[in-house]
Order: sequence, then C-alpha cells, then structure tokens
Amino acid sequence: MSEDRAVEPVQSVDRALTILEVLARAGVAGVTEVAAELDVHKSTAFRLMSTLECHDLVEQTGDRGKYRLGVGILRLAGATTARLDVVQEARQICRRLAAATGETVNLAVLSGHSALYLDQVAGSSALQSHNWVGQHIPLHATSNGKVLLSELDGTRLKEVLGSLPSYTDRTITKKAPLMQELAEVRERGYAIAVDELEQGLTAVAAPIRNAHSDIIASMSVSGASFRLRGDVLDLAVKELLAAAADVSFRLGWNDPVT
Amino acid sequence: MSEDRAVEPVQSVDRALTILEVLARAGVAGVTEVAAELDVHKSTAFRLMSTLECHDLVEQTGDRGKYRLGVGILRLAGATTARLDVVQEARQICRRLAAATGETVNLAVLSGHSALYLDQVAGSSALQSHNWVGQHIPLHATSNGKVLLSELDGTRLKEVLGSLPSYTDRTITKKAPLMQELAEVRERGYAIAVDELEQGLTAVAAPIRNAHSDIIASMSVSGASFRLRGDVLDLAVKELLAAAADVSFRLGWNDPVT
DNA sequence: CGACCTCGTCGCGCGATGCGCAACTCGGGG
DNA sequence: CCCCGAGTTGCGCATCGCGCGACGAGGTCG
Repeated sequence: MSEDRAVEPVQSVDRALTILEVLARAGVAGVTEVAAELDVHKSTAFRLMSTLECHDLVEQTGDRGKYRLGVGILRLAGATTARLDVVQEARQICRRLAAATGETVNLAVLSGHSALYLDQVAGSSALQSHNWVGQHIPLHATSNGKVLLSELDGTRLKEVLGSLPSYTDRTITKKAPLMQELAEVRERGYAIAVDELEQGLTAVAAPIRNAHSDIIASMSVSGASFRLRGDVLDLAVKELLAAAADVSFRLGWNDPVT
Repeated sequence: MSEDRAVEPVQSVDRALTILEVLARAGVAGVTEVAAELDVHKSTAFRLMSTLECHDLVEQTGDRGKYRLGVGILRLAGATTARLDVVQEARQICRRLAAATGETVNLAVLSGHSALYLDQVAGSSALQSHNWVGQHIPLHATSNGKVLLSELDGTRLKEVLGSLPSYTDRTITKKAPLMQELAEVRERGYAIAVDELEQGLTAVAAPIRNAHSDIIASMSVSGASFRLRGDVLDLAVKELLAAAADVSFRLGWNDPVT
C-alpha cells in the first residue's frame, strides 16, 4: 500500500482488497484464516468475502467454505492486456521493419483517451534511447494516434478526444484541422506527424486491422526529422505499409481492394 | 453480480468493486464520470478510488485526475495464472506422451490444498470423457497429488494436508501410511495411485522441475486399471519419466545425476 | 454411536465509519 | 482577467459496518 496518500482509505474497502492479496499469496483459504490475517471477527471476513464473491473476484472451491481468487480477476486483467495477441503476431515483423528502415518501430493501441504503446524495436540509426512501452501518449500529436482516431465514428471520436494540448508549435490544437488531417489519413492509408510531439521527431504510422477490417492497432516508424524525409521517408512508408498489412493478414484481415 | 447470495453485500465494498468494472469497460475515467455511474457524490467516488489506488488496483494516468486499472490487477491475475508458462512448454510433450501410451495425460500444479489440473490430452485408448482441466483434485488420493506433496518440507506439508477423506476402500486415509508412500515416491522418482480416487482408475505421475530442481508441476498418465498394469504400466512409466524430464529441461532443469 | 470441536453462516443492536455537502484549488479556454 | 468544470479537502451526522453470540454441519475420537 502506498503511504503517500493524504486521504484515509475507506476501511471496509481496504480490508476487502487485503483479502484479495491474502488469497493471492495463500492460493486457498477459509473464512477463519482470512479473519486472522485481517485481525477481524470472522463474520466480518465472511461478509467481505461474500461481497467479493458477488463480483466474481473470489469463488468457493469444491471444499466447503474454502475460497480462492475468482475468474473476475482474469476478466479485469483481460481488460488491461486484451491486445497482447496482436503483440505476439507483430513482434517479428516489427523487428524486420526496424532492420529494413534503421529507425524505431512502435506498436500502439487505443486505450481510453490515449495511445498505449505496447512494443518498441530500435533500428541501427535510432539515437533515441527513450522507451515508450507501457506509456500512454497523446493521440492528436502522434502518427499512431492519428491512425487510431482516423476511423472512429463521430460519437466515439467525440468521447475520446478531450483537450488538444500543444507540445510544439507544430501540434494540431484545433478540432477542424485535426478532422481534416484524419480525412487525409483515411485517404492516404497512413499518417504522418512531423515535429508535433517533439521538435525534431518525425513519425509515420499505418493501421493494423482484424478480420472485420477494424483498426485494432497502429504500427509506426519514427526517427529524427532531419533524416526521415524525402526519399528516405517514402521508402520507410512503403516498408511500413507492407509490414502493417502483413500483421493484419495474420490477424485475419483480407484486403478488400485486391 | 450473482443474486443468489443471501448476505447483503457491504455497500462501500460493492461500490469500489463496481468502479473496477466501470474502468474495465471505459478504459480511462475521471472521478466525476465514475460518480455518475455509481450515482454517488463525487467525493465518495474519489475516496473509494483513492483506496483502490493504495492497493495499485487503479492508477492515475498522465492526465490529471484520470484513472485506469492498475498493475495490481495484473499481479492478482498472475497469482491465478502464474503457471501458464509450464503449460505452454509441456503441451507438445503431453500430446506425444498420450500418442505413445494411448492413455490420458494430465498436467497438474499445487494450488492451496489441492492439485489444480491445468491440461489434459486423451490418448487412443482413453474411454473416459471426463475433463479434469480447471478442477481441484485431492492431493492424497492421486498420483499427481503425491508427486506434488513428496518434496514439501514438514511445515508446508502440515499446512497443505487437511483431512484425508476416503473415496474408495483403497484411499489412504491416515497420515503415517501417506508419509510412507511419499517416501517411496521420492525414492522411485514417480508416484502410483491404483483405485484410490475412483475404482478402476490407475495413474502414474512424475515430477516436473525448474532450474532449482524444485517440483513445480506433475505430469500423469492415467487409464483403466485392467489395462494399465504389468508390462503396459512399466512402459508407460518409462515414457512418462522421459517426458517429464524433457519438460523439466525446457524449464531450465539440469539432471544432477548425469 | 454419542460427545466434542471447529468451521462457516446468520441475525441483532450499537457506535464508528462512510457519506453527502460545501468550500477550495487547479487548469484550461475565451 | 474571469469563468467554468474537474479534482480534492474537511466537517458533522446518521446509517451502515462491525463484533458478538448463537446455530447448524461436518469431521474426529473414544
């Protein structure tokens, strides 16, 4: 438990969550054992566990009165890691792309109001040592973000987009120009961001699709703006589009155009 | 929420757990949004979320006041699925063993006071259609259970072993004979259970070890007692020991005898 | 078989804890 | 600069979470 919180924890909630930790450690436990761990009366432990059971966070084993963590935990975990299968499929292809371009390749998914970076492979030219994996990055200021936004319907887009903070003087901070940019992404089939998140950083991104042609992730190549332009940029785009299509095929996508 | 519980849920705990579900659905949410979902005052939502944050079940995103599910969820999930890597390593080998013996192969791990069956492959002779996967099975009455118990230290063994209920008239129901049996398992390197869980069911099991030579799982071959005896049993044991050693090597084990 | 023990589960009444309220702070936009 | 909305903080009240004790079920032992 973090001790830098000024707010006093809600005692009964705190106790219930401690029960989850006890069960994680012990595997299986009865009410009396849990009550002893919490230093509460066993009827208290029973009530708290019963509440946890209502939410499937604990379940009773075949043995009478024995409890263990329940399938609800896996459901919650699934909500945070649901996209890991796309990481597995994309990993080798990300490596090949990084080798082909020499730049940094990232894989990102939409998570709430931001782009969650799931994987990163650095190429030979990559000077930046910054690891984006596990981080939430602004959607509107990144090529991956633009890809992830590009085919959302109006309602969902409205939900996802909050404020459009500025990171450089190139950042798009207004709705209208962003909408125009997203239309161009849809038309081109990929997104570009030049100096919009960081000065001197250019990135291109292409969509990864599932069997229903929905965009489920985005793959990007990013590097220094002075290097990633002109013919070098065009080649990176070509490689990127092929790589993203390759991952999409693996996830069941059929190109409707061919 | 299950509605067949007679116990009234603890309201504040119920609310906190509902917050987890809201965040699982929404990805990211602020205090006011969560308060609206729960139909409570925002200061209540804030306090509950703060308690969840103490346990790392939610965390704040980079955006001020925005919350999402936290890494504590993955830790809890890990406690329930921590052994999935052994399943991946063992799967192919279980298939080969089932093909070689024609019997049913199971993979089990120690989970609290029972053997948790993680995987099952049926061979050509397998008549039983019963799937044990996901089930907790008594330790003392099964070959897998005996393997999992065989190298536990006295304190841990005492913890794990509760009552020794009888399933057939062959079940070991007393401590002393069970200790004797476990000593024989250690000496032989595998366990046998004949008609101890079910009449007519014979099983042999061998330990799967990690890099530290700890037993982390058990692999078994089980079949009808009328078939699995004599030379057939001896051959199955030989195949089983080779298969379990193969999985153990994959998990980093080095045979100290060779 | 009966007695005993332990455990989970249930119902009651009390007071402490969880709650809503209102005020404050902070950040963003016009 | 002002306004608005969101998060955060502190206060006091009443309701909800608690401990207590009783009960039933299951297991063990003599």
